[in-house]
Amino acid sequence: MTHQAVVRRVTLSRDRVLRAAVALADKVGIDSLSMRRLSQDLGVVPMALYKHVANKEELLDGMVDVVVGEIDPPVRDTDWQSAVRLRILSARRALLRHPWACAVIQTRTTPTPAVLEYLNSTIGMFRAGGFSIDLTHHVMHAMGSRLWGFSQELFTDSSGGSSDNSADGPPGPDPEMQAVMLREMANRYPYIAEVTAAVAHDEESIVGSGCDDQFEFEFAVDLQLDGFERLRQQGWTSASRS
Amino acid sequence: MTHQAVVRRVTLSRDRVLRAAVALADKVGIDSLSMRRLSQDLGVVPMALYKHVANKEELLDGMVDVVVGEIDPPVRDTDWQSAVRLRILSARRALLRHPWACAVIQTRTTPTPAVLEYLNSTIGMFRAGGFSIDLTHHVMHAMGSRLWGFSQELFTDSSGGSSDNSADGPPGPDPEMQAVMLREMANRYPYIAEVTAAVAHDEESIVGSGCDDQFEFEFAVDLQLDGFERLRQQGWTSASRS
DNA sequence: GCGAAACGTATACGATGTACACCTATCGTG
DNA sequence: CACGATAGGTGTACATCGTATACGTTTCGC
Repeated sequence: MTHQAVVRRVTLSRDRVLRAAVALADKVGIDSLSMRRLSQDLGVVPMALYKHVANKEELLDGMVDVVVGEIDPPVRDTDWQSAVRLRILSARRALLRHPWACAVIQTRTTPTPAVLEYLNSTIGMFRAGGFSIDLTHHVMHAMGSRLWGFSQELFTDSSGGSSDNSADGPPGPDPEMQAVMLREMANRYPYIAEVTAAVAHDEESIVGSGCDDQFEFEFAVDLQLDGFERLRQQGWTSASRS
Repeated sequence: MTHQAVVRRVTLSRDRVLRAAVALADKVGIDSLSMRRLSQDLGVVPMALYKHVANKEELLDGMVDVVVGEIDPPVRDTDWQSAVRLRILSARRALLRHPWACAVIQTRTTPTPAVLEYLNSTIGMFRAGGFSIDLTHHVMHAMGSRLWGFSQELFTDSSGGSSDNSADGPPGPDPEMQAVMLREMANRYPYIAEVTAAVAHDEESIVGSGCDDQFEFEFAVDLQLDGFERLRQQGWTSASRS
């Protein structure tokens, strides 16, 4: 039945399309991921993709599913706090492997089954840890994007903005000028300057990224988990609104 | 000097463009905001806009600035906790007025001066409240998107996904079928079902939005603020990493 | 009153998502 | 074994988008 096997091109499949899309986004960034470019990567005409995904939205949904699929399943036989912690850190690792995924997840409107599965099992970890349904509900909300392995970093970029955008194009930004702007910025935003100065020991970036992202993330997660544990021990209930 | 005043069309300005863009996005949604559509709203040819904003990115930056400008300045003469709380709730109100703003903020790469101003004064509130620079730094990270008045809601939409997307188009989704799917979903995602059941007392939505968003938001903010206060009182330092 | 800037216009290009019609290989069934 | 259905790939075409470039036209300081 494979008498044409040598000549026959490998056929597409939803799975192959999705994996290729993830790989391509990893390589060239999410903004450069177009249906056309993807089809080209697969050696196929653009419209061929539409036999496997309804449209680009569904493609993105599928890509998220691939990433979510990389998150480790819950570990068993531990306290809820370590279990949740491990899970979230695993989610974070998955998202660090696919830097575009945060942005894409944030644009999704309808959760896919894989996402529901992830949420469901995460909720289950709180429930198994003795959280009431009520508290679990609010706790899930409170975790927010941390559940996805990121915390909506405020900046990823360095190079703070000058007040007016006088044209400094491709030519390297005059270093002396830059020093002046930095000083001016320190005047205008003294508190920011204070923090960044404290952070920039052996770093050169102006703002952000001069700190250990992983540490920041774990700091936030642990602080929240501690808060949750305190509420649980107190038998907190949403009826007791302050 | 205004002898032609009656005939002369109102001239554009960066400010008018920005405000029109905000209004348009409020009305038709951010996805339908194109340079062409905006120019049409302003009774002008598309390219006219480019005399006031360099490109669409800068337009979006400007729109964020407008929204940020609506956030109340810090209140004085209170404890840091209420002050920060009020500020963040004010930010939240601004973002609820412009539902597109969360999404846009998350896509910005470079902070504008207005944004820096906002961050700076918020940092200042922690500093004035007795937080060390070090702790302030981590606390800002931990607040994450909450600083912006939102917590990355997991769903805004109802209508959970079925496993396979059999074609149900515009015609109303068969109510009996829907009930079956709901039951099936409760099987597959028991924990989600549990939480949503507890929440859906007098609501009909399948998942999410059956709860008081404002309450959830304040719950998360207050929990974090309490955690911060505890760290502050303990004289926490990032040197003491667990 | 004149030259220069600031502002609006006209036209055009390349890229994108995707509707629609068409071809073709594969396979279950008579 | 033939054949028609069906799944999968192709080709063409269109609307829409952001924006480069070149051109008019108002406005204002000197």
